[in-house]
Amino acid sequence: MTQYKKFGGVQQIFLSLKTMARKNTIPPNLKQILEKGDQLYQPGISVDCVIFGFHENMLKILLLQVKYVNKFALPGGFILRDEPIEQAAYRVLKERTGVNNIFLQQFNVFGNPDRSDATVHQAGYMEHGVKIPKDNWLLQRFITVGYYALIDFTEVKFGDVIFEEGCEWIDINKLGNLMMDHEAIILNALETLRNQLAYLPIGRNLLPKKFTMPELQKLYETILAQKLDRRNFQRKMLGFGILNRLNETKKGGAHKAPFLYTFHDKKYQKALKEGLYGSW
Amino acid sequence: MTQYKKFGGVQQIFLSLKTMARKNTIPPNLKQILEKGDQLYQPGISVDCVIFGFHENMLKILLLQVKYVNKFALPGGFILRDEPIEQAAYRVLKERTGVNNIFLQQFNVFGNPDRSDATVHQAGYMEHGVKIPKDNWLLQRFITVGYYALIDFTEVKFGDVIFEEGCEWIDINKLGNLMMDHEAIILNALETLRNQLAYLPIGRNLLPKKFTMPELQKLYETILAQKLDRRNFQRKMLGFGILNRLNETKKGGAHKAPFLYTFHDKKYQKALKEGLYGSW
DNA sequence: TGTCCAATGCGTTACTATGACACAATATAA
DNA sequence: TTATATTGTGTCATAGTAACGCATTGGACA
Repeated sequence: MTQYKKFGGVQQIFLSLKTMARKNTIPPNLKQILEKGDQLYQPGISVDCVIFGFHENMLKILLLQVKYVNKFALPGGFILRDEPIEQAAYRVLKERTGVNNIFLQQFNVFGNPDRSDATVHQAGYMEHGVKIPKDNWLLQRFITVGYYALIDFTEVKFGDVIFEEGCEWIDINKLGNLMMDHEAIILNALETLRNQLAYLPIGRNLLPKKFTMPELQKLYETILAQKLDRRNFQRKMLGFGILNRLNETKKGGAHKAPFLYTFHDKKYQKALKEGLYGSW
Repeated sequence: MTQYKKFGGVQQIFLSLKTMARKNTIPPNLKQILEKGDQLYQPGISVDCVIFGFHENMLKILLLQVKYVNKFALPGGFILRDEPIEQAAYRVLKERTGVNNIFLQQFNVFGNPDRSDATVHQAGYMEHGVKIPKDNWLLQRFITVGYYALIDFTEVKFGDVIFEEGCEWIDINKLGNLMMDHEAIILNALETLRNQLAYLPIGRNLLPKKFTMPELQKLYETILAQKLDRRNFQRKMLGFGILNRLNETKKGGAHKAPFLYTFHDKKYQKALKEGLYGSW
């Protein structure tokens, strides 16, 4: 896999802003983006990632807190001139979560002319007393490619440098004030996730290696916002033939210890490609 | 709906080329695109439309013949600076088919750096003895948003001005040599269509207002590349409750006259939104 | 240590959807 | 008029699904 020079993206600007706010200087990074960004990046296009995680029976999304406008934003970034779009999305994911090999799926493009909000960038730069020139590339219309990612909550290390600023897991049911059209993007991602859940073995990417059947069921119930019958759920899941039951149980809960399961890697990969039904 | 100035797109270039080839002049249109295109259009982004039609039991795609490279291309175009992406796709469809209100669905973005092929444009302009400057916007990397459209074959009038050049219905099984990554785009569209077929009432858009059950079945069989049981198919389709059986039969066939059906508009719209199954 | 309890593992039943096939009806061609 | 291929309607066995019963078990509590 090609390694691309890390230069950042729109969120890196936010991060930098917060870092630099302490020092009260204009970060060279920011200046560079302003002046040379249009040479480095594919103009007018960005990627935004809706990163799903599952923790304490809640479906959560990784969001950035943009303090100077008091809003949340999706982690995203620009696309380098010679970089595949998906690669850019992976780069953003790596930057934000420290995790490689994330399940990533493009789901939609958002490109209405009124989605671009110049005031966001302008406000950010104004914090440093810099006014972005009117014809600067940052202020033009931007079209963004939406990716959703599924990630094992437990693998994300909050101690990472990347996380020192602004990144937060936000409950899908408690989304606050979001920048631009990011709420619509999230809802679209959620809808896509719900649809894919029916025929893709999604649990694998959102749960730890070992997990129990009740945990898997809670995940499904949370995504679908719907109660499912315990016994029918188990029968269906086992019927797919992609789970291994281990000779271990998860003790510590207040009641009968449930078995631990893992995904059967080979069959899981096959199911990913072919789907779980495939009738017709 | 806002009306956007018709200025054309990448395919309009091809059309123009053929028109002008006879006259042996550089069309002002071409010159304008070369010189002012980057002001009129969103740079580096285009739309491409995979337009499906159904005729004589064959699933066909509307393609443009690009003679000077002896290849076929998807109808596509650029996106005006203040134009929604979907609007641009509708504009292309209207230009090519003369039909409004087409079923249109975004399905993927294609953006690998190596998909852009500068030689295509270069060759086109060279036919007129014009060499595109190296830094011209036409030669940069392009990312394209793929839309697929479903259209009633019988509504497309081949007499239209738009059709006077290069547009052809090509059987999905007899695709010839295609430009750039257009074959991959088509295959991706076809795959999407197959998936959506299972839960969207797609027949409506590919068939005339009145149609017979065998016709609907042939459509499904063609898209799925698979034989279906006649009786089970009918039961399932009627079970969806989105069809009206008329008190007419279609005579003229050599055998028993089949009933004619129409889609039940209200229920069809509902099914479009909610899908045909919706379990889970 | 023993009892209680809530969650889990496994199973049953009724119902619906699906695949495979039989037979009668009919519009045209001969 | 007859032959024929196609259509309309129905049946049956099976698989999948929804709803629910019951025994088991790990930890809490007395």
